[in-house]
Formats: sequence, C-alpha cells, structure tokens
Amino acid sequence: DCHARFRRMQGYNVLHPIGFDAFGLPAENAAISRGIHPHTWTMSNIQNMRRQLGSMGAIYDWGREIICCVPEYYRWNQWLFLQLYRAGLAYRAKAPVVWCPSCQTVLANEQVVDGSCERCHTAITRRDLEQWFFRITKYADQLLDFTGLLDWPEKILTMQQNWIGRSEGAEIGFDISHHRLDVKEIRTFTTRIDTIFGVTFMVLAPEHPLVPRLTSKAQHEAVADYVAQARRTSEIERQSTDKEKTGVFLGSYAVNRLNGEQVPIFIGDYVLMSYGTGAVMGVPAHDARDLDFARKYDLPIRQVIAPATWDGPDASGLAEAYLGDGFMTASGRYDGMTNQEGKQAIAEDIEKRGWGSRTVSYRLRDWLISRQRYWGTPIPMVYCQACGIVPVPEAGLPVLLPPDAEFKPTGESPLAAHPAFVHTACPQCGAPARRETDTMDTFVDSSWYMFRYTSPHYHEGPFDPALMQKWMPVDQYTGGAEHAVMHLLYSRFFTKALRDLGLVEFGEPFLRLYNQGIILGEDHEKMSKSRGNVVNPDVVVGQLGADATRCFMMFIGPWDQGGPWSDVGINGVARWLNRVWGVMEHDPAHLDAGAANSQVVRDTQRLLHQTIRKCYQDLERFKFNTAIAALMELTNHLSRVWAEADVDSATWRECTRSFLLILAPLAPHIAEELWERAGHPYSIHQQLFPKWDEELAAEDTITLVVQVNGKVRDRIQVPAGISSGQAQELALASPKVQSYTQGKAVRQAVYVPGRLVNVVVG
RNA sequence: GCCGAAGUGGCGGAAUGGUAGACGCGCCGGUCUCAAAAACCGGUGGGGGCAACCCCGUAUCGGUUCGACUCCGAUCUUCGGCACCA
Repeated sequence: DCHARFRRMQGYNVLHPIGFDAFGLPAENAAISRGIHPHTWTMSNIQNMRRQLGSMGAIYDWGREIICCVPEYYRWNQWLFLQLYRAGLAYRAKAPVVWCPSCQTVLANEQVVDGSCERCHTAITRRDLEQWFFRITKYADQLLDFTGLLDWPEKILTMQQNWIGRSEGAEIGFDISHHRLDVKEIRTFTTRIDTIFGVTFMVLAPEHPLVPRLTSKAQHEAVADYVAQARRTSEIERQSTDKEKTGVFLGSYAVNRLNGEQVPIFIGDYVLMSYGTGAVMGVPAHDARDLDFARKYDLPIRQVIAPATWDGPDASGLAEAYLGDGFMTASGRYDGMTNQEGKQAIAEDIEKRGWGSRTVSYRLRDWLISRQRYWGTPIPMVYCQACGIVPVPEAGLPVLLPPDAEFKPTGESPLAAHPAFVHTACPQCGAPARRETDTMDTFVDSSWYMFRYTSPHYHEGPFDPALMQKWMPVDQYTGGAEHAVMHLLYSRFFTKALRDLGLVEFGEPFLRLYNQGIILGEDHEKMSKSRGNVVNPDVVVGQLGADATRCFMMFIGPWDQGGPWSDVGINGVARWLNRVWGVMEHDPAHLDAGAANSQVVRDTQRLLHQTIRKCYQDLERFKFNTAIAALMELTNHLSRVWAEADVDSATWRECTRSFLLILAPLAPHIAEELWERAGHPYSIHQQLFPKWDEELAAEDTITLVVQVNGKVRDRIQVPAGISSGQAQELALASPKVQSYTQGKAVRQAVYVPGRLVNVVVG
C-alpha cells in the first residue's frame, strides 16, 4: 500500500488491486472440523479481511476485487483449461497420490506426519490414479530464459534455474531382447556416456513398468516387498544422499551393447521414476551413489576415466568416486581419448547404430492439476462410452460446483458421490456420460488472476484485450519468496502458453518482483493460533491507530526479511507520530519574532533535502525502515530548531510541507489531517512527491577519517572539495597520526575521496 | 538430504570493500510532580584508565586486501522451498 501510494505521488496511474485466492484445502479442513460449508466459511473470512484491510487505510481498488471460488471467476479457469487442452497442453496420465487406507481418502503432503495420516495415524501408502497434467515441460527452455524480466531477485532466478534442472546427456538402450518381451531394451539417461564401459549393474525405479516382467521367480517375493516399502517412502527421503542406498536384484540381466557384457538389473529407491527414464546405468567408479550401492551389494568397480598420472587400478580400491576429467581407459577403441572427446565419439557412434541419442533431460516435471477434493474448480471434461474424453463446450460453462456435495472424506472424489453432478449427456453424441469429478489445483486460479484485474467483470472472455493492452504486464509484483519455484513458475508458464494461444501479447507476467518477508509473532515464530502468538490488527489499530500500526510494521526491519512484532516496540513509533503532530502544529509566525541563525538555516535545508532524497530512493526500493528512520532524524532536528527558534518561518514552512508529503504514503491519515490543518488544499494524496535540490543537499564539510595501517586514529573536519594531496597532507600533519608514524617510513597513503586517508607505515 | 537465504549491543535493526552499532525499543540518570504516569533532556557494545586515551568486538576457523559485517573457502546454527498448504 505504501509503495502504491508512493508511485501515485510520482505521477503514475496506479492499478492496485486485491483479491482472495479462496479455493483450497484450508477452507475444506475448517469446514470439516466446524461443520460449516466451505463457501460460508470463506465468505465470512473475506468479509472480515475486507474490513481489516480497510481499517489499515489500504487504497485497494475494491471495484476490481476478485474471489476465485465464485463461478464468475472459475468459469474462466475452465475456459482456459479447455484452451490448453485443445493446444495439447493438458493431458491425462496415471500418477500416484498419497492414500490413507483407514480414512479411505487422498492426503495432501501436508496431512502426512512421519509417514502417517495426521488424523488417524495410519501408515500411508500410494495409489495410481488417472489424473490431469499441464505440459509445463514443453516450456522448460523458455522458462530458463530470464531476459524478459527487468528486476527479479537473483536468488529466485537461481532457484527456478535449479528447479528446472536442465542437463545435457544421452539416452541409451540396454539390450533385454533375450527375455523375449515385446520391449527389447531398457532406456536410460546419463550425463556421463563417456563412462559407459564402467557400467557394472543397472538400477530401475521400483515403479518402473518393466520391473514385474524382469523379475525372476526366485526374486519375486523380495522384489514385491521392496516395491511395497518404496510406496510408503517419501521422495524427499528417497533422495537423501545420507540415507543408505538399498535395492533388490531382479534375478535378470541386461546387455551393455558397447562391450557385450551382461550386467545385473536391480531396483533401488534412490532411482526416481519421475526423472530421466526411471532407470540408471550403474557406474560405481564415477558416481558417488552408484559407488555406495556397489559396495553394499559387492558389485565390481571398474575405473574407466583416469587422470594423466594414473598407473592402473589400486589394489585397495577406489577411495571415492572419481568425478573429474581424464583419459579413457578400459573402454575399447575409445582408450586414450580425453573423456570429453570420448563423450562426443560414443554419442555419435550410438546414434549411428540406433542404440541411443543425445538428449536433454529436465528435473522439472509436468504439472499435476487434478485434486480429489470438493473445494476447487470442477475440471470441465466428460467421459462418454462411445466418444471417449469430450471437453464441455464453451457454451456449457461454467460447470458449477454443486453446493450440496458431501465434502467430507468418503473414499472417492467428493463430487463422484454426487449423482446429479456426475450423470450428464455426452456433448458430442448425447448418450449418457459421466463428468470428470476431480477439481483443479488452486495454483491454476493464481496463475492468471493478475490479468483478470484489468477487467474483473468482463463477460466475453477471461480478460478484455484492450484493457490488457493498457495495463499488462504487471510492473511491480510483491509476494513471498516461498513462491519461488511453484506459483511464480506456473504463472510464467501460463503467460507463455496464453501468448502462444494468441490471448496475450507478452511472455512474462511480472516485470519486477519484490519478495516481502513475514511479520512474526513476539516469540520470533510464525504467527499461528496454535502457538497463541497472533497479533490481532483490530486490537492494535483500535489502540494506537492505523498509521502507527502500518509504520511499525515497516519499521521492524528490512521489508524483504520481515521480523518479529513487538507490543512495546510499536510504542516508539506511536510516540514518534505524536511528536510529529506536535512539531507540525507549531505556528511558524512565532519564529519571525527572533533572529534566525544562518548556519542553522543552511543545516536545516541540507538535512531536509537529504531526507527527501533518501526517502525517495528508499521508497522506490521498499526500504521503508530506513525511510522512517530518516524522517525520525528530521523530526528530532526540527524539534531542536524550534526550541531554539533558529530558523525563519519560510524555511520552517518548507520543511513541514515537504515532511508531510513524505509522510503521506507511510502514515496517510495523520498526514492528511495535518495537511488540512496547515491550510493546504485537499488532498495530500493528490500531490506529487517533493523534489530535492542536489546543491542544497550537498555537504560543505566532511569528516575525514585518518587511519594508520587500517586503524582509525583521527577524524578531521575538512572542506568537501578537498584534493587528494591536501587530504594526505592534513592527515600526515595530524598530531595523533604522527605519534604512530614517528620514526617509521610512510610506505603508502590511500585516499578515498570524501571519506578517509589510510596511512601505511612499516 | 537437495536447492535458496540469513547470523551485528540486553532487543529490532543501520552501514556503494572505507568512521561498526544510524533510527527505535529497553535500561540508567535528570527536569517537572506531594508522588507516580506522561512528556522533555542526557547517557548506554565489552574491558582497562582520574583523564587523554588504549585494547577487544559483526556465528566459528582460515584466506584475499592498504583496509573485510561486506569478497573467497570450510564449519556450525536458524529460516524458506522440495511438486496435494498456497
């Protein structure tokens, strides 16, 4: 709010909207535990938050308010889903969900505590369901291109880059034709095709489709047990590099086509079905995880890349996996090449022989949007016996979420238990058909809502193209860093997809991004009801007012870091605002009685112009805490100057006028009131931010710090424009400095203009 | 575990590689008051010294530099994210 008000005072036409991302799990949970319908609960919360935001003096344009859980909004979720479906960007596939066998329901990760259901403490398992995905991976390379972003925190870009996780490598097939299956090979992705001669085993993900078919009779039971165990383990656990690598031999072999060797096939939970092909070639000599695995199961370790000084394998074996570059060895006709040359040569050869190809793999996975929940946007699809999957025609939108569904857990998607919702006619052939009963991930709602703000009541589409042209993309977005790799990536993907559909004309939704922090409770923990550390804005605003509340939140610390609330700390800000009131209410006519001190007038003007400059720069960069500190210093100065009656009334009027204008975005109510009482025309919030004069802000004299060998030994007042030679001369002339340089050779003197001289003696 | 951050007085924090601790809270002292509160004024990193002033000090250890809270390496701790919280 402060930033929006500041931008308006810079002369911008500011669209500062508000909305409620109102679908999702919390509403459903609260509704279940309180027996209130999610809609009722959500709307009453919204009503309360509107009131509280209003009480803080927020200038949101309420005429543009968006609420995601109303049909006027979510019908466009459905419409956009259909556009993505037609563009081939939405598809169905099997994917596991977390399942509580006791509650007979799907669980969110958040509802899993130590591998058990948070409600009934039963150990969880996983089930495969047909679900809807958005093909975000198609945009992986475009999402790695950050050139359209003007100003985003570097750390967010780094996190997105690592999350997308592009790696170049090769896919190669290991021959299993001797098993006489319809599948002739196991495809595996590797970034180290140069180590292919070091392969001594293969590991498949436990979920790999070939696992049951490659398991020997003797190993059947052990494999089944291991797969069941893996189904209970979370991916975070499975990826832990600390965890002991485990696996089970399938009792079968695959052939490394490059050397004709047979290698044993294992399953292991450190291999994930969601990355690469779900199968890895085990090269223990050159991969740390593979080495752990080989040691545990006593598999051969064969070094195939070696540093130039290497003189053959050590009898005691490899201490750790060799990850560096080197020369190819034990690699047939590739021996003697550098491994980089080997990489190219092998890749070319396997491409020629049809065994594999160079490829790029991403860590990024497609976006699973299906939720087996009630409180979300119904996915607008119909399943017909004859026609298959049929999209709901646009004229049939919105597919309304029935108000009377059973949203408590029953064992299937809540909407599946609502016959009137499920049973419909096929839009194509008119025969009886079933509706899709899953709802959408709420990240879908938040992936495009900013566009809706341009035209929140538009009926012809999700947004009015003319108004999009006028306002979008968003110039300044603020949001928490916790959104780094999901919401912020999903909305970037949506924007690019909508651009390719011809719906928007730009490829990035947010030009500038600022991460705000979180105001914590007095105990330095996140505010939560269970911790009992929640600060109620109604109470604080009621006691000390909206301006003190706003200013204190901004004064706690750097806005991007957040910080702890303090019930006593806010008194300091409240006191300051009271002093501001007192100082601004002084009658300047009183000053004309005495004689102004010209030096104090000059100092006052300088401080005023420095303060305008500092606050302007700070407010542009969300540095509210230091802007307020600067205003406090000016308040202290004006207070002193008034007591001594050292300035003339014209200077005083200039100071108070500019002060109030700077205060306006921070403490809008007090600023407006004082503005009016000073006789200025309504409203202070329609004024421009004051301008500063660099000449008036410039210092006449500076404190020259004099160091000897980097330690401060003296401070000298000198004219601001002093030359390097003069500064060094003055520094060396200082008696304090001389007591340190006495009898020693001055080897060097470093002058930092306007700051210090460092005399180096030795 | 992996990815990304952060660590400065009693507390919140300030400091383009150049005066560490701005501003505020708290505390101590004073003015006013019968007294208290409020308000106002002054002091306040630690240690030493009558004082001038000196030494130490930005999580820990090491490095780069004339000079490091700031840059580099390692370690510890805390926080955000890890794909169904949003």
